Amino acid sequence: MAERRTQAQRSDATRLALTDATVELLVERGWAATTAVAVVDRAGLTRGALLHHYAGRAELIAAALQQLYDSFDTERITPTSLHETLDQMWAVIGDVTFKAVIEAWLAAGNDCELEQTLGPVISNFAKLVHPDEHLGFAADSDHREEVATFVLAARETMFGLALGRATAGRALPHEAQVLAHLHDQATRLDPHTRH
Amino acid sequence: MAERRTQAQRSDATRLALTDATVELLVERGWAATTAVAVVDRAGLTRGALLHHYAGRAELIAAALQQLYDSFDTERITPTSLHETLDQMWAVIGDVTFKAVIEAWLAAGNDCELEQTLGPVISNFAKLVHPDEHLGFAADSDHREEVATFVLAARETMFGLALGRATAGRALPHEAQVLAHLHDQATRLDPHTRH
DNA sequence: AAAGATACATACATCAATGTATGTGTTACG
DNA sequence: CGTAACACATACATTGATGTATGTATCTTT
Repeated sequence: MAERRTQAQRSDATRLALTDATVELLVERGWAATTAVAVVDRAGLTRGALLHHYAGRAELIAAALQQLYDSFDTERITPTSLHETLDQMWAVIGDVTFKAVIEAWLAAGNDCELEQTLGPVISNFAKLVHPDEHLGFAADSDHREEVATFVLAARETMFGLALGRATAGRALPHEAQVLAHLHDQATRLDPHTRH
Repeated sequence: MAERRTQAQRSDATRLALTDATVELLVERGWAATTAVAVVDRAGLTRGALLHHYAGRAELIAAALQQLYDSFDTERITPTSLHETLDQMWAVIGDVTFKAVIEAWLAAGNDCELEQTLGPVISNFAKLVHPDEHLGFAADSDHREEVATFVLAARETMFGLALGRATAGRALPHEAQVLAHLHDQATRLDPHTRH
């Protein structure tokens, strides 16, 4: 019954199972609970498999975050309005899996060695939600500076919502209200487009 | 040389040394590194002292957060303008020690047992930064709803800034810019007072 | 198809964190 | 005073996470 698979296929499947389990655990149970045994248990593998593919926990999590980043990056399109900018940002920050990034981000900030390993991936996410990446459409706006500041603040607001969601374990009731508030401001700054 | 101290004095001094060290470690090295031995090492005590006063790590951290909350709570005055509301909130959320709250908040959200112990203290902080606590002056405003939504969003923005500060280990350069943006909006909503 | 490489599992040793005594020095009180 | 209660320290056992082999199955290559 055992299908004959190529080595590359086996490796890829294993690595995917490990990184998937890692992201799931980071989201569901946080950094501390995302241990090597917990990951391989969920993935239906053993620590031998993990250590064969990754040097350790840090490298595994880095790979998991990289995979998560890739999935976000492929969905990207350049926004053509301020409302689309907000939607693009929230598509990343508001995703349930973004909690994995928050957990790793905080952990890396607390541990210099971890920062060495996770730094590159974290930087990717930082760039992904950097305001400049979402302001191409406004390059010639007559109040570009004001728009840039708004987007900067809006990102922080979304981070706050994501943090609240991470701590509560679910989306909070005022989330929609705050997002609507951001879009109201967007309308004021960019009256040409509607949400 | 040994001063003669009363039992209550000895206990209070020990408890304070433990809770202080706990908050410091949470801020400087995060949740995972805030272990029992790390705390007593910094406090110049032993695990025996810790276990004598607190049932375990969770209870210690709960006590440390409670002490932190008290220090914030005593500084409170009721705001008389929207700008003061922002300042009051930022006095809490923007404080360096607020990272300890974020760490504990996230950890409690990931662990149900921890939530049992930390829940009450966390709730205190949640109320401390709850918009309603900061809106007394606007009870009769003609656009109270709009102001309430703004304060709600502003709190989330500050959470985002605090998260960024926690992950970076220092205040970020755009922090002042975002806070100024919030005050600009406050001026628009509450033109009677100036910042 | 046999030898080698690769993918993965198992077993053992280690270390760090915590819980559980038990011991010792201090303060309180009759 | 001298004894009981309290504050704190020390020693031991346990658990869980990780690192280090080493073993076995699967694929590749010639």
